[in-house]
Amino acid sequence: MTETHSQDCSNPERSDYESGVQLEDGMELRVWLRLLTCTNLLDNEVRTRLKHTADTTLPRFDILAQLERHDGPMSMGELSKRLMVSNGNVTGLVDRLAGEGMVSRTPSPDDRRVQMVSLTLEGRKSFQKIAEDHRLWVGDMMAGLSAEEMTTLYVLLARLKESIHDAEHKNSLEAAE
Amino acid sequence: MTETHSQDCSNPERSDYESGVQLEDGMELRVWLRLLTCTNLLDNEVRTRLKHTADTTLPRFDILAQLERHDGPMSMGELSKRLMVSNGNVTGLVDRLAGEGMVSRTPSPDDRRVQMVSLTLEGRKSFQKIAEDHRLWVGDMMAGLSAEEMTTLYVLLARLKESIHDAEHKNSLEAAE
DNA sequence: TTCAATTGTTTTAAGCTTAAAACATTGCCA
DNA sequence: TGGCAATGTTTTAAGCTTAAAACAATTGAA
Repeated sequence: MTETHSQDCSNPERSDYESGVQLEDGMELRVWLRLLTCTNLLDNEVRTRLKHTADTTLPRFDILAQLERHDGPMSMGELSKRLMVSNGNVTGLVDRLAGEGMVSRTPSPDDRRVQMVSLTLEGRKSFQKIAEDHRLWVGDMMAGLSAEEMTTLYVLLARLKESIHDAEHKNSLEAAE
Repeated sequence: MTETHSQDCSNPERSDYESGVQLEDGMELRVWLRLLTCTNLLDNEVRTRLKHTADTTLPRFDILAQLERHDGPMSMGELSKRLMVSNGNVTGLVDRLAGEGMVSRTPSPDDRRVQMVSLTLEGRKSFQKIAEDHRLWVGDMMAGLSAEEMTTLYVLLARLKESIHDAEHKNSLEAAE
């Protein structure tokens, strides 16, 4: 599923799953591995830049993005639903962001079980700066494709998404028998 | 970067990064989010099935794949290079696989620093069964695309990969100034 | 009203991952 | 030969992630 590229770990030159492709591998596997390679290249690059330019991580950035988007404070559970990660995960991330002064936690006045999270002023400023950079990075990395190619890719990925959903659905029907 | 889909965590129905797309988001960001969505859908599905059908994980499967592909024992360092993960990571994974009886570790006769890892008979049998399943799963999930669509997607992803590499290269030149 | 089910959050245990430090060995060269 | 740099591996500390257990508070029905 991979192959030699001989780099040490301080060099973020990894994630090419394609180099291990075998002759007998079918087209589906090849497309899958190439998809994985592209996603990992982009993802690693974004994470690395996030770390170097803003000393933060993608999950933390995602929380800030969610809070910025939402008007006013959000509960832990709502954050967890929107980010589609577990509750416990959000607890830890918000702990760290609060430690950094990016968000603040206050108990809800309505329901003593719920914790409301909101962006601090610093958190908002920090997010806006990072979001702008993020947009530029992604733009840069896709600069090699024409508008038409981007559109075609966008459409094909929609088809793929559909196909995966269908397969999942078919699979759960089988499992139910 | 995400949006409500309201599911609890026992239900692996997550990873649609697209639902948080904003009107002002550019095409690049949209393509990136859709790419991420597709990859996560597939990746999560594979991991879930791996867990349910074989009680194992993707990183462990990758180690077995590497060993199967390579003829004869492999050193820890070689595994780490081929899988493009850190040395320490491989140490832990091999520990667990050895505990499960899938691989065995022996000190190299040539160099007392190096540990040679090889598939046990059980490891080989187990891998072959899982690899077959894996191929079927991926085939299933891509079944909705025609051969032509698959080819176009394959080509466009190659262009994207190229574009990302170019951007990385340009970036390191800038950093060097 | 009481208490049992539900809901919101945190904690815990386990695994993956990295970078950096620590160790062990090898190899080379002065 | 002695010692130092390079190489191979493991350990450690930190963070992300999940599922499941534990807690806390609310709600609704008998």
